[in-house]
Amino acid sequence: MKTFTLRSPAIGPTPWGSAVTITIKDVAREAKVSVASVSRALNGNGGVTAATEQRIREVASRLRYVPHGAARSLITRRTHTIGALLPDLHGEFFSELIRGIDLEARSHGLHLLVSSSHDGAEDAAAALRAMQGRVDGIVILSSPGVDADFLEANLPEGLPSVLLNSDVKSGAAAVLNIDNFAGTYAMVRHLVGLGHARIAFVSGPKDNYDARQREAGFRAAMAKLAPGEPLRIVSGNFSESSGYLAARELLAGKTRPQAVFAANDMMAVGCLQAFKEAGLAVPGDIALAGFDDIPIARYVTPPLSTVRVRIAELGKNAMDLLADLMDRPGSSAASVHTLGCDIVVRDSCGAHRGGAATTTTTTTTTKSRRSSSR
Amino acid sequence: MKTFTLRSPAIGPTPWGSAVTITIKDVAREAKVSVASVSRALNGNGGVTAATEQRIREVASRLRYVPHGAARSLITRRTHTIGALLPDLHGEFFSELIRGIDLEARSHGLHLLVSSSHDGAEDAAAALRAMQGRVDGIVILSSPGVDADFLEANLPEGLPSVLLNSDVKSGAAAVLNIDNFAGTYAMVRHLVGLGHARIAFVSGPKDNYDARQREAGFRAAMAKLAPGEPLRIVSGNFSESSGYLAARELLAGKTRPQAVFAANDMMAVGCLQAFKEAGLAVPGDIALAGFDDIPIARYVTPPLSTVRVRIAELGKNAMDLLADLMDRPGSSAASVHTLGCDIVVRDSCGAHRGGAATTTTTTTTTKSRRSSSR
DNA sequence: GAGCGCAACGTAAACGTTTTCATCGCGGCT
DNA sequence: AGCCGCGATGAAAACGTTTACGTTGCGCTC
Repeated sequence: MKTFTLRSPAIGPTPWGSAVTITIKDVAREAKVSVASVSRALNGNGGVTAATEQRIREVASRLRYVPHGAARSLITRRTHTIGALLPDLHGEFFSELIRGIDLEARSHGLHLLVSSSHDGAEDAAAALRAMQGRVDGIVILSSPGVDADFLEANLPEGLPSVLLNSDVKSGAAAVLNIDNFAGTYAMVRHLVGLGHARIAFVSGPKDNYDARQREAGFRAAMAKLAPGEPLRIVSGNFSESSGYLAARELLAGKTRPQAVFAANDMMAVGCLQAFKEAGLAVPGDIALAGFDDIPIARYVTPPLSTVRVRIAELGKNAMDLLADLMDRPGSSAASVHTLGCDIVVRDSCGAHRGGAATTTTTTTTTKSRRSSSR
Repeated sequence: MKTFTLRSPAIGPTPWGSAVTITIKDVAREAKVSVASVSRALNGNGGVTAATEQRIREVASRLRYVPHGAARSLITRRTHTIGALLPDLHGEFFSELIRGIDLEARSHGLHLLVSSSHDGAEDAAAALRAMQGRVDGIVILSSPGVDADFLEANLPEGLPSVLLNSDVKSGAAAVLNIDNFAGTYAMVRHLVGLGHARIAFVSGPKDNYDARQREAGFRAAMAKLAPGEPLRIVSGNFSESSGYLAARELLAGKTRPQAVFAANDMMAVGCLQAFKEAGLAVPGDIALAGFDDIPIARYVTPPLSTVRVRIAELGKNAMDLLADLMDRPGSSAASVHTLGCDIVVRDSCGAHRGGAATTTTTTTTTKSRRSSSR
């Protein structure tokens, strides 16, 4: 048995069935105006007396009228929804990013359609197709499969889009990146400043944009700040175990590095484990640093020095960028933005200064090459 | 000036402008059939020859036709979208839940509209209103503000809904809970089995359903498994610092507990810190256990024994439940389901058995009280 | 061979909005 | 006094689908 609730949008008590959906017509009839006036009043488009607007609003809220989104979208060509396309990633990054996007989207009056956990380009393409027409704009976190060609082929033409962590320079989308380069550079500077010039680097997967940028930053920093030192780079894949293996490989070398800089925190944690097993004290015998500032970083012993990326802020900025694009239809989206990161000094790098210190090393920069058409 | 685009989906190679939207009419014209046939063919509703269907499909994909979702929703009354309403929570729980829901939703051919980071009932109500008509069903993770009254007032009538972690027994929604009770019970059993009968409990916030259930489980377990012991319960609020404070309070008491069981992992981490400062060895001097199995749990020293809840699976089950409800329109949704959890034995509880052992203690149970109408 | 049933297909209504255009009334100007 | 302009309002078209219903043609049965 359905539970009945009387709802009576007509004059007098009109007890009709339960799941009535009240339309703009009901409001119009009740307020003794035309549907056009109701639309105008509720959308605040003017062209209606303050008195009637008041009356209409009153009736609308009394009837609990809520406009039918689909009908509105049909004519308006706007869904008031943005999409987020994310690869298959777990944990903090995912949640913080969504959080940042969602919060900002809501403040723009937009909804968030999430499609996550995509595996390959095939999967992502399908998701993109499925979003076709359901969103006014889209934020794409790039992953191995999705590159310039992919976007060329799958991005619906004219759909405002923001690319996160990508090196594609497509004119079709704005790009927002973490300043991996500067972050790595700053950390190397810090380590060198501490007296550790013989720094080894554990790199991430080659098909990952962040990983490539971080390695580039490391190379540049070493060339500049520790010119004499031979480069010692061993490759990992961002996983804890690959970090562990990398550390073992480093320890097996003839000269032990003074510091190890892992391209992400999980690998640093793996290194830590390997050092512990080898009986090395961190940072006494060997210093260690990571990248990302995942929550775990502060709980390992010793707490891990790392480079923090403010993920929620990344999401927020992406959303702002997207909103910007959506307001400016027809204009080319091409622009590249960068979000700086902070280095977080804890114990693992050997700079004991009481508590942890945070230094903002890079700031948000924008290299806009916006070319307006029309 | 609006950008003009010529619309000419005529025969032959048609190099048209960029942002044309092709409708079902274009496909119909090109395939020399009526729009009705196109609709039938593409939706596989039959009533159309295999040959023409083939032709229509061919044309449709050649023109890259993708049906206008809003238009379809308008007439169909279906959005093929479900909503997820989540409070303001960070981290792993959030991402894993979304992940579980999204994955399963996609396999049902559904999209996922996320609205997260709600602060109070007011906020959540607004979000719920905003979702009105944009979703075919909704998953709600309950939080302090949202209780039976809230749902009564704000849940759109007849909208299939699944409530997560809630004790409301509204007939309007199915409920899916983590088996906190059994999880806590099992952990107490484990601790007692290890010889720690004098167990103290650090409880969570009183307005949190999980926290209440966990405390209830603890009380029940102690009553049954360590009948003589006086109950020692100090209250926390799920935060690390509250755990730290609770541990200090416990250590200040006259008799030191043999084990401390915190209602969540973050508080356990706080306890660990307090113990460390007090010079107590874990688990030598005092055993420790948590709840949730957050990633950090395995990285603190000693690694934390805890109760694992399979969050992604929770999301998946919620989605399945919802899909079920959506298939059965008009039927009462009332049913209560429970997802079991595993206890994860690491070092902090003093059961050194080499690696970590995982024991599934409770299984998924369903207490359905479904009453079908019509 | 006429009637009948059925499958294939087309026509048009309907969904709930927004928006253009027309209508109306009214005050101010010439 | 007539006209013009303008603000408030209503009528109706349009958006792109799905679907109920009508029409056609064809094969079958009597």
